[in-house]
Parts: sequence; structure tokens; C-alpha cells
Amino acid sequence: MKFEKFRQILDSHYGNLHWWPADTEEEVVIGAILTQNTSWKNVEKAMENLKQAHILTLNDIVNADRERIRNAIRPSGFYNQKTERLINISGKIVEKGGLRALREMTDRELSYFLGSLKGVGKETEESIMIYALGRKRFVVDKYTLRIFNRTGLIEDDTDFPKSLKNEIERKLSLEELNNLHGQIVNLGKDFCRTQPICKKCPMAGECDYEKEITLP
DNA sequence: CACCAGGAATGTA
DNA sequence: TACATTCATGGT
Repeated sequence: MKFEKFRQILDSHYGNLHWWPADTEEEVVIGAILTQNTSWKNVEKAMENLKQAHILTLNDIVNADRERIRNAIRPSGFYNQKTERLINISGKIVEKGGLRALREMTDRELSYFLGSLKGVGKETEESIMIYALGRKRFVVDKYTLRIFNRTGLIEDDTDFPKSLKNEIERKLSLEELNNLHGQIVNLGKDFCRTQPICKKCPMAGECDYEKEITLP
């Protein structure tokens, strides 16, 4: 199907979502780490625990006792790794001058800085770029690969063509990019899991989910 | 009980 | 470059 039609279906089904679900930009950074290979439901529990422990900024994380962070984020899984990543990443950002300082960087400088942080891979980097710092990025996650592949927008479900990514980032506005990724994640959660739930999916008819199912 | 969730780092060939 | 392994809780 055509990309424009794809967007149109998402718009009519999900509207404007005002992503990312967080109260502050710093919570976006924290949530981006916690949600790595983890359901958002579990991240919400971890975020709630952090708030109850009065740990809700990057500075709080730097100053907080390790054990309290570990305890708070336990429900989000991988808590040993994620605790170290949170502390390390928060420290690096704080010593740079906080998100306020990152906003002064060019896209290129920002990408280089974030990419150098342990625990920040491609997706996390771009999520922070757009949802915490307002840069024009199209976040490619597992859902994006799966849905673009199943709807025939890309051929390979393990690699998203850079040319297409650049084109999307060039053509869409910041607001549209913000919304598009949120819509894709919601579509993924609602209908397009590994085991697809295709009933009432707005992409039904445009989606070849069967081509991906591999039988032994 | 098996499988998966809004990944990333590390090691191997 | 292309895979495999590890990290770990909670829902279905």
C-alpha cells in the first residue's frame, strides 16, 4: 500500500495522540531506558515507584541511593542493567548541563553524544531526540519494522531503509512525526503483536501478516 | 508451562 | 555484516 494511505488510516483511527506518555522531558529519558524490551505496563509501575521515592529527575537519579533505584524499577525487568544505565546516562547528561544544554546542540552533535552513552542504542537515541528534545526523527522500533513489512511498505522486517527514513523525516512535520510513531505503537499493541490480533484492525485488507509466520 | 514485551551490548565467524 | 546470547519481571 501507499505510505500516504497508511498514514490516513492511522489518523482516522487514532487521531492525535500527543506522544510520548510522560509528564516531563526528563521522564521521557527515564522511560525510554526502562521500556527497552519491556511492556509499557511494567514501565508504568516502575515510574510510579520512582515517583513515590521522589526520584523523578535526572539529578535525582544521580543523587539517589542505588538500592532504592533498583528496588523501584524492579517491575520493568533487567533492573540491574537498567539501574546502571540510568545512573550513568543521567550523570553524563547532568554534567553536560542537563537537557537545557542538549537543546543547544545541533542534531549531529546530539546524535553523537547520545550514541556514545552505554545503554542508548538507535531506538532510544531517536526517542530521546524527538520526544525529549523536539528534533525531527522517525523512531523505528520493532512494531515499525513489523507493520511496515506486513503492509508491504518495506521488504525486510529486520532492516529499515535509511533512504525511506530520511524521506519521512524530511516530508513530515515535527508534530506529524511525533504522532506517527505513537500511532504505530498503538496499532502494534492493539492488533499487530507477534501473534497478530487482526479482528477489527484498521489495516485489515492492506496487511499480509501471514507471509511472516514461519512454520517449522 | 511457554512465550513475549515500545532494546542494547558483547562475542563469534 | 549477520547471528547468537545475556539481561529478568509480569501478563496471556
